[in-house]
Amino acid sequence: MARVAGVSRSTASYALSGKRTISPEVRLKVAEAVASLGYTPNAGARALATSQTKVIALLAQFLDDEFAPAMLQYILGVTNTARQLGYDTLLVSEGDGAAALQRISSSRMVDGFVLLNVAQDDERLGVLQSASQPGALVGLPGETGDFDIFDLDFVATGRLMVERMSELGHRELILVSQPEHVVERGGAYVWRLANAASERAEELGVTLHHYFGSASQPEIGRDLNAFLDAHPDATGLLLNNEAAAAALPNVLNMRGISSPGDLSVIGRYSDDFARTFSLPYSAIDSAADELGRRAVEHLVARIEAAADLAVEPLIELIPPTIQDRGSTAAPQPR
Amino acid sequence: MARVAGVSRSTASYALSGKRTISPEVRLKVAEAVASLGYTPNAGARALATSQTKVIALLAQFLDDEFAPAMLQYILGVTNTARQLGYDTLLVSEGDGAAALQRISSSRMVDGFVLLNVAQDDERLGVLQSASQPGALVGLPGETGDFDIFDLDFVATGRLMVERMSELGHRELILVSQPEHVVERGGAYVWRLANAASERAEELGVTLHHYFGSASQPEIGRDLNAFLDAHPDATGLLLNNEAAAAALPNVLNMRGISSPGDLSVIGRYSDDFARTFSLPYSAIDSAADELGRRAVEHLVARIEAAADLAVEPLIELIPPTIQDRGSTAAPQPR
DNA sequence: CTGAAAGCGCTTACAG
DNA sequence: CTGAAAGCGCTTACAG
Repeated sequence: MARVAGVSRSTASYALSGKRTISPEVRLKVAEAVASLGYTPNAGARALATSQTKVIALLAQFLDDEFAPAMLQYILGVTNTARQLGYDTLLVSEGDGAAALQRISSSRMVDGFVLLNVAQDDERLGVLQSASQPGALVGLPGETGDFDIFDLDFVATGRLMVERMSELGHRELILVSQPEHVVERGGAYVWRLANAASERAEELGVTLHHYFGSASQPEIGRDLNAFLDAHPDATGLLLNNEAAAAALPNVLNMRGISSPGDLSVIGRYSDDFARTFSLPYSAIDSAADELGRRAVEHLVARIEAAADLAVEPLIELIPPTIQDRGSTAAPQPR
Repeated sequence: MARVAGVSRSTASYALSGKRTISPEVRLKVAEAVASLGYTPNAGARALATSQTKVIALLAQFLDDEFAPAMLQYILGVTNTARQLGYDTLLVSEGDGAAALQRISSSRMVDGFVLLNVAQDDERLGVLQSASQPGALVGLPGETGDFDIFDLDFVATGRLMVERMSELGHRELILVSQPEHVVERGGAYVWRLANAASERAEELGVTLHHYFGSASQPEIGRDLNAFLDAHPDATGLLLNNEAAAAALPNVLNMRGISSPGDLSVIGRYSDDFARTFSLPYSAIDSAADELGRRAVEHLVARIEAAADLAVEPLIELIPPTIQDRGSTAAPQPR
């Protein structure tokens, strides 16, 4: 390219980067050469020379009972934001996330990592700690270390669900969580929400029955019926379980009851999920795309920060907000 | 690393690649040094020296009315297969796919491309044609050129749906396709299926009513009711529209009819989709993960093929198979 | 069986 | 304002 433009390789490089002043004529000649050749710098060579790849890795974990569309929201939040900031995204879906992180880090394929679905005791964190590239976590682990962490505030979410029901006059609630094995494999958010809800209920003098529900149909439909049968006086239903939310319309239909007349409902799932299933329930948005976006923004800031001004570790728990779809009301007098 | 092992850089490199015979002692020393340092070759340097990145790009298109879970199936099929073959995957979700393809190709970030959701007249194909890396298409375009193409055989799918119904004795069918604007933006598979179904119906003396349905709830529910109202004598329903399949259980419920007793149903959607929505209808699997897998396998074969033995362009249309879920039967005498 | 050297295509101090 | 040169970390003919 430099030859075509009739200048030296260094001048051409500077003309492209703008890192030193270039005479108008040279600038024009370089621009013409670039245009005529369709020239783009070789990414590998640039990476080698600058130690910057302009790529980030997205470490996704595809768990069998995870709800796929939610995953896609995260992925899109990450790739789109990364691209806006000048980065491409390497999508890593290997089962062994720790090994993949090690491999990609030490081969210096990327400038940073976004870890999705971080568990209570996530084996990837040890590897990330000793990696030479920074990382941002989506999901709050037990040990926060010096990591940048982004998650929905599940404690505030549990409290908010109960408070909203209590304000409306409900005194007996049912909370349906994800299956217990989600907790076992490190999904601590399930407990964080459930514990916060229980505590807040106690403070407010509200009875709260907590259950783990199945993660798929038709089991979760049977579960919901069983829970409702067990507590005929409960007037409010809280759902921290996407399959339960998807199954509920049919269950209510079958039982011949309606929301919010007979039962007030608050869920916790993404707006996108609600749209896909046409769910008519008020819900706290899980904010997947926003979490993905914030994680990338902060990761890139850290990547590009001058080494001398250290960026403080950041834990950002997004406050819950209820998207009102009209599924809550005061309990009906019986 | 070579210094730690006490050998030359070239010997170390050969010891790792195995491209020439190495004495056992040296091999051991190198292995030890690699292990102790956690050494992995620098990807950028290797790419520069070999002109191979061991990365493929996945060009996804996220269309607003596309069903997200299907997308994820493709993505997983691609990333998992690529990894098995020794490649990482760059996920590209930019709106302007042609520009992204141009940028990534000319910067030589990847060894090849997988294009998802290829449309009838896809603007990315011109760029791919003149790219220096090979590509594999998922989705059959109008001009096949010299590309490697993978898709479900939608012509055979349309014929099979009609044949199955005809064999059972149905004489009047309704086909609900994706919305018309899907066709307009290049989703030719909609027409390929519909035309093949119509032709086959004519051959077999079966009446087929073809409609475009909405892509989301609750509109598609209203659409289905309207179609069923318009043709009270139709005994079979063919669905090439995922939203319609998801909405159908409720629609049938409301109308007080059941499948296959009152209405035989055959859909076209992925097994994963069926599981997510607990759909009880027999359907032709759209085989997203298999298409992703086949595309990557062939792409890698082409990447790694010696330049002298040219690989023939391949168009692979996967034959449809009906996953029987018991939603078809002989029509009831009225 | 092993080593010294060239080269991949960039960027960036170093000179002028 | 511009050019000649070194160097990023590998791989691979070329010698021995």
